Amino acid sequence: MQAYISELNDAQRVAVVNTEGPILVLAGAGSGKTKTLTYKIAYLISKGIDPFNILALTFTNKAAREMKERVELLLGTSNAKNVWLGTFHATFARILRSEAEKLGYSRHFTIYDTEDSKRVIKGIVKNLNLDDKIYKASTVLGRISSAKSSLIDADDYISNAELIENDKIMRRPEMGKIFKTYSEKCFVASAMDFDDLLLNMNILLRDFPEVLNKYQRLFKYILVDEYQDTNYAQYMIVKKLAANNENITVVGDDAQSIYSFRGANIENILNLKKDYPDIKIFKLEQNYRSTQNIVNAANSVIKKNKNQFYKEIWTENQSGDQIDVVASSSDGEEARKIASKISSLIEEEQMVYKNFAILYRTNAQSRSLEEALRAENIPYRIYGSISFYQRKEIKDLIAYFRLVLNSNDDDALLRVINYPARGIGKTTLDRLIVLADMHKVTLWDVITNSKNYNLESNSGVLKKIEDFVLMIQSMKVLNNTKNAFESASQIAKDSGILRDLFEDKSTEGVGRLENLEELLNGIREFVENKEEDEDAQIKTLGDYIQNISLLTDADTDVTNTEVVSLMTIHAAKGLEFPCVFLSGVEENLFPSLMALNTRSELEEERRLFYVAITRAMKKLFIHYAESRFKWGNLNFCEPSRFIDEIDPRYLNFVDNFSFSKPKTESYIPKQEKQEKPYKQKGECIKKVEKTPPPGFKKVYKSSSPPQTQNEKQDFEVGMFVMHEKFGKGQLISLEGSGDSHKAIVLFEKQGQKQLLLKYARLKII
DNA sequence: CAACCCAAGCTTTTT
DNA sequence: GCTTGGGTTG
Repeated sequence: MQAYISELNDAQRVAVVNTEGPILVLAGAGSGKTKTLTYKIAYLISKGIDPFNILALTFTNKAAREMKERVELLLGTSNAKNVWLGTFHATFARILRSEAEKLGYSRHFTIYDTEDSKRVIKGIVKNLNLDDKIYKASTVLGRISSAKSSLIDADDYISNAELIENDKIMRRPEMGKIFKTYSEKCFVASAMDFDDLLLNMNILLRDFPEVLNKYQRLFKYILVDEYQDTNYAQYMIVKKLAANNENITVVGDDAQSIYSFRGANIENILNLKKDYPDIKIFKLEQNYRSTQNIVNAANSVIKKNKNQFYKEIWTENQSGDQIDVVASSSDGEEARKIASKISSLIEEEQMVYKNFAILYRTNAQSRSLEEALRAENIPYRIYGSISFYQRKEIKDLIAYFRLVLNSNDDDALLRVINYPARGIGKTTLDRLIVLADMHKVTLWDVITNSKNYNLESNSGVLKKIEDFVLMIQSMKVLNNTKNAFESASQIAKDSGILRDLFEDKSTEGVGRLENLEELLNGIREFVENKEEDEDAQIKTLGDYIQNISLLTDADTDVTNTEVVSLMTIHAAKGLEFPCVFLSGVEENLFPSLMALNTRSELEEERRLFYVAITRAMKKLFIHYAESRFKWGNLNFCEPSRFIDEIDPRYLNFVDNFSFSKPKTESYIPKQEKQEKPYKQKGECIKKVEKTPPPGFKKVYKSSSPPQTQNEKQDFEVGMFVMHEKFGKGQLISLEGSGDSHKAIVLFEKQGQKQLLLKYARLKII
């Protein structure tokens, strides 16, 4: 043990060996935050603390898994397994399952993910005859979610004059009613959404003192990672659990707080001082990850934020290369530049694919990057976006599992009652929903007692419903005796999903079938692994399903695969890569257009930028493009203010345009070149004033004549032209002028197309 | 009731 | 650009 304690620096070591009492570790990016936490867990165990008495909470599954692995590595496997180490949601789901009856839920309660919740809300809005444009599912869920994150349940909500008033002002007077109905529906269905896991955990600890007492005694030592990302509900749970022993270590970095949009509250760090007046605070300021250039650049950016704790991150690493700031004319070109840079770095500097990450602000940006990587034959993997478990076919099969385990799960029932198609259509479903609503029961209640509820449908439909009920019931019987894999494959077969997908011979259909097979394989593995465990008893479908909603892509991935990583910056938090590309560092994209309203929103974007920079160990490339497709339309962009905020000492502006010399230069007066795009795209006008360093401005303006400005070329009817996508064609006619200057072209392969010259990039041949 | 077609909306970030 | 959902047709 002592041997690895010596691997820690002074600040880290003090934080580790101070096991008793409250401790706050303010840890800068790359300062060994996770290392400190994992060593502390290992240290506690080596001192004889029972792993069962240690609770370690993380924010993501990825972090939880990584910590578990590292603790195991330090101690040798067996001991670490029993530490209560997991995400907030997964850990509390586990506790809630064992205490479920106290709150009136089934032990097999379903966990709704965001999509499930939205479906339920949509149904409610429709049922209440409300306008789904005003009551958009995402808006409503957002409102409900932030209420619950502040421990305001539906009843609190409807009796809170201020909230109701606010909804009236926002022209959403029925919000409270939807909230209430949603809560009732979830409860009757024995389902909890993500926020319920935290809310109900709070209720459990609030209303059942003996339960609170039990867990207070159990968790003698509590450790929390990424504390700056906790919301009020999470903060309260931790506070209650720690109240007795006060052996709590929280690690966080206010500069990396990027989830306030989800209710995360930096104030929780401040509150700690109030809750534990004698809390010990340690700062980890030495960065072990990045070069001096990168660390200094990051410091120079974060300094612009007003709201922060003072920290000065420094490093003993070498100064390293400057950060390249690279301009491109379009998103496509940007992607190609990144791809070819990766290829050349691999060739020239003996780097490997997994050294690279491409980070972006929004998932939608991955498309052009993917295309370029494929063209360059670079293997890559996209993290996040649609996780495996969120694909339709997977969710369909899982909905059958859910229904078998918890037949009150209306959402699951609606999802599968007519998939695959079995002749139970919309009319019938509407009737069922009305009946269930009227009697305040679940759909399952209605279809299993259709006579009692006077379900009036023709006998054919009734027979079909009966068949469906019989099928589910036989699946339930099956599930009582078989293991998860046997049940799952039987359900996949009996439900008809396998047949349905098998008959779909399209590429997507085959892919879907493969996904299902992958899911079944995963379940088989789950069963087989569980059998090796000491508690070789159950391994049922119920065991498998219980946390499925909490899983994301990160959990299915294979570590250390030889590929380039693509992900959002949010998803990259906590990770590091030798070489990082930031894509789309443009105004209105990063910072996001949605985050320009208040100072605090902008500061959060800046912290996000800080997180992005500090992911890089050796090399960092900041890319921006002058035009980018958004919703299928070309938009003009300008470099992000964040680039200006980096001390230019650490930057190297790259002017490496690969496209042809600006032959249009002589045609277009400078003035027009600049103004044109901004005037017609209302989006860019909003821009806040800023003054880029002189050299900078020059680089990106003079070097990149927008390719798209080809209306000044002398097109004539009859000419042969070349189009990037459609190939060769002949100009049939020209009409309009200026922005609406259109050409009709007959392409050799694609036939006749109408194109806006402004965007079409036609070349005369 | 199912299959097909078209329009609308979407893109901030995640457990 | 793509997906989703609604509407229409068979």
